[in-house]
Amino acid sequence: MTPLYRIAPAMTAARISVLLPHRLGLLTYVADEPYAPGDVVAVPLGARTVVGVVWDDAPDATIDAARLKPVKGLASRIRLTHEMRAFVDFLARYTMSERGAVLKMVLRNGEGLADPPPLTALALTGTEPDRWTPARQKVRDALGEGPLPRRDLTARSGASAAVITGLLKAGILAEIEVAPPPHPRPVPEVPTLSADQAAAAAELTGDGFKVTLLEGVTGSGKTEVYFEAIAAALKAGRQVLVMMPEIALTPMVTARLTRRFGEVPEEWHSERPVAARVALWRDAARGEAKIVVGARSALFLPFADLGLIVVDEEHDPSFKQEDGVIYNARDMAVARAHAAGIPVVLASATPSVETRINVEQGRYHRVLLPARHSGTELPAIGAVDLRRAAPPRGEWLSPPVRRAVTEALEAGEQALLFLNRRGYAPLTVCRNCGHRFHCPNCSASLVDHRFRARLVCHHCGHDEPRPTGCPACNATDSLVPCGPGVERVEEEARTLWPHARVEVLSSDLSGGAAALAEALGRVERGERDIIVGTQLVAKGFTFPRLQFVAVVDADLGLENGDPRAAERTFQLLTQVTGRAGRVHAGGRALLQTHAPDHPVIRAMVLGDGEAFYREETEARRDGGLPPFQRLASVIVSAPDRAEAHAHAVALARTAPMDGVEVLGPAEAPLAILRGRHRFRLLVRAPRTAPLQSIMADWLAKVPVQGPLRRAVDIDPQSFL
DNA sequence: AGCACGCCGACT
DNA sequence: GTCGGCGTGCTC
Repeated sequence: MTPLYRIAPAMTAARISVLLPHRLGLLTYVADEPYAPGDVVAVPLGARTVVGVVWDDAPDATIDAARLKPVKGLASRIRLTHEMRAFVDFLARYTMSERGAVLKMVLRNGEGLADPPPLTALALTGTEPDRWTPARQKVRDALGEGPLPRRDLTARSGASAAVITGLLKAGILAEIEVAPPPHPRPVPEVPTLSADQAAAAAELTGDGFKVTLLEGVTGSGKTEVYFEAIAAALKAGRQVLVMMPEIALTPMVTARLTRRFGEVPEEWHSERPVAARVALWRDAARGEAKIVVGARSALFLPFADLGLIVVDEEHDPSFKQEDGVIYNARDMAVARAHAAGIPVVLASATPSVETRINVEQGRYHRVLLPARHSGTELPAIGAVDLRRAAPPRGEWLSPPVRRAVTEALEAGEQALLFLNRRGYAPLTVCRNCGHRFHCPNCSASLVDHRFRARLVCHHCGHDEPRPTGCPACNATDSLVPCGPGVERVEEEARTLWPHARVEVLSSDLSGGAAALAEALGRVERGERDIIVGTQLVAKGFTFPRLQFVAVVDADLGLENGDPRAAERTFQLLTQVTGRAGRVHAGGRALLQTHAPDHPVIRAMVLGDGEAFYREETEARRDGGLPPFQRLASVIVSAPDRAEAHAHAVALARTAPMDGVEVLGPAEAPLAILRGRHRFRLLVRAPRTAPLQSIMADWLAKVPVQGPLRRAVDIDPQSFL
C-alpha cells in the first residue's frame, strides 16, 4: 500500500502506544504530531517499516528515550473505531491470546487501508482523427451520452480493445477521473408478515445493547422477522452484519436479502477472491457496505458504524474457531455488539442449551415463533429399532426405510437418506491379519473414498492410494470396508432403486463449490429422486418435493460420551428431519437407531423439544457444566509424546487451588494430530471466578520452551 | 511476523 | 572448499 506520509514539523515529541498486528503487540514510539487512538500509522521496526494502530494504552514512560523511534506517518485515511479497539482488547483478554494476534485478524485484507483506485472513464477530447473508420464511429456513438468506463465502452461499442487503445494514443480519447456511480435505489419487496411475526420483529431492536434469541421451528419465518430488524438498522443509516455458520448457506441468504432490500449484500468468506475481500474490507471501514453476509471471520471487519448483528443458526458448532486464536464467533458477536452498544439477534430452530439457559437466567431476551408460517405441520417422526428390524448383512437401510422410500418414489416425491459420514467406509480392515489403516500423523482411521480410489484422513487431509492388497500380510482381496459412508449408502440405493435418479450431496464433492451448487440445483428442480447427504443437507435448503427423510445412523454422535453429544444430535436430527414436507403437508421421517429409548430419540419421536431442554439443563446443572460453571482447556502438544506428557503433568502439579479445579492431564480427544502428541487439561471454575487471570498466573509458572506448544481454549466445545 | 545470526550436511 | 537447512533471538 502507498503510505500517505505526513511531513512532520519539528516540535516536542510525545510518546504513543502502537499495536502491531502480530505477536509483538504493543510498542512505544515517539510522534512529533498529535495522533489519536485508532489512527493507522507506519512505524519503523528494525530495518523495515510496518503498519500498526495507535492504541489507547498509556505509553510506557520507563523506556530509555534513545531507544524510541519516531512514527513515520499516517498510513491510511481509515481509522479503527473505539468500538473496534475495545472489541480487540476484550477478545484478546477473553481468549487469553495476544492483542497483536487479534489485530492481525482485523487487518487481514488490510490492503483496503489504501485509498481506492480512482474510477476513470474514457471521453472524447474533441480532437478529430484523420479518418472516422467504422469501428471508430461505433466508439464515438457509444460515447454520445457522456464518458464511459473502459469496460462499458468496449462492451457497448463492440469495438476491439485495440481500436480504443489506438484512439487514446492518438489523443482522440482521454482518460478522465469520474465520481463513483450513485448506489442503485433499493426497490424493496413489501414483506407480508403475520401478526405474530410483526410483533416478534418489533422486539428485536431497541436502543443500545440487547441480545435476543429468535427461536422458531424450520419454516416459521425467522428470516423474514430478522429482516425487519435489518430494515430498521438500515433506515437509521447504519451497517448490518449477518453471520452464517457455513459458506454454503450464504448464497441463499444473499438472494433473499437482495429480494427484500433491492440491494445485493456483500459476501465475506475465505473463498472470495482477494481483490473482492480487499474492496469489501475498505467499504466496511468507509461505511459503504451496508449489509455484509459472512462466515465467522466477518466478525473482524472494521465497520465504521455497525448497527446490528444477526447470528443465524446460532447453535451451529462451526461458529467455533479451533485454530490460532480460539473463539466462539457467536459469543464474540455478543461481545462486539456489547462493545458497540447495539442489538444482536441469535436465530435458531434448535438453540444451544447455553443460549436457552442465558434466556432463563434473564441475560438474553427470547422471541418465540410458534408455528410454521406456511401452515404445514412438522414431519411425523418414527424410530426404527435396528435390533428388531435389521438391514441385511453388509447393508444399511432397514426394511421399514426401504418401504418408505419406495412409497415416496411411487408418489413422485423425493427421499433423503441422511448419514453424517463422508466417503465410502470409515474403517478398512484386513480380513486375513486384522491390519487397520491409520493416519500416519493422527490417531484416526483412514476413510475409504472409493470414488476417488483413495484413503483419506479427515483430520489432517493426509491421503494415499487405496491399495489392492494388504500392506501388512500381502494377502490379496482381503481388505474389508467396515461401516457405511454416504458413498456406500448411495451404492445401496442405486441397487435397490435402479430407476431412481440419485444425487450425493457432501461437502467434499469433487469440483468444489460450483459442482455443489449444480448438484443442489438438480435436486431443487426435482431432477433427482433420492438424495444421499451429509450434514450439509441439514441446513437451510428447501427441496420442494422432499417428503421423506431417513436418518441412517441416528446414534452416530451419541456414542462418544461427551455431554454435549446429546444436544448436538438433537439439533442435527431436528434440522435434517425438518427438511421433509417444508412445502407440502405430509412430511415424515424415520430414525434408524439401536437405542430407541435414548432421551434424544424419544424427544424426537414425541416432538417434545422442551422436555429435552429441561432434561439437558438439569444435567448441566448437576454436572457443574457450562453455563452453570465455566470451563477452559489447555492442550499441550509436542512431537515427542513423553515431553508433552511431562509438561502437562508439571502443569497439573502447579494447579491453582482458589476454587478452581484442574482435571487431567488426559490424552486429548485426538491424541495425535498432524504429527504432534497432545495432552489435555480441563479447568473448571465457578461462574464468578476471574478464570482468565487465574489461568494466566498459573500458566506463567510453567514456561514453555522448545518445540512444545500450549493452546488455551476458553469455553471448549467438547467437555471430555 | 520477518529478518538476522549461527552452526552442521550435500554439492558446483 | 561453499550453499543452505531452520533453531534462537530481537525488534519500540
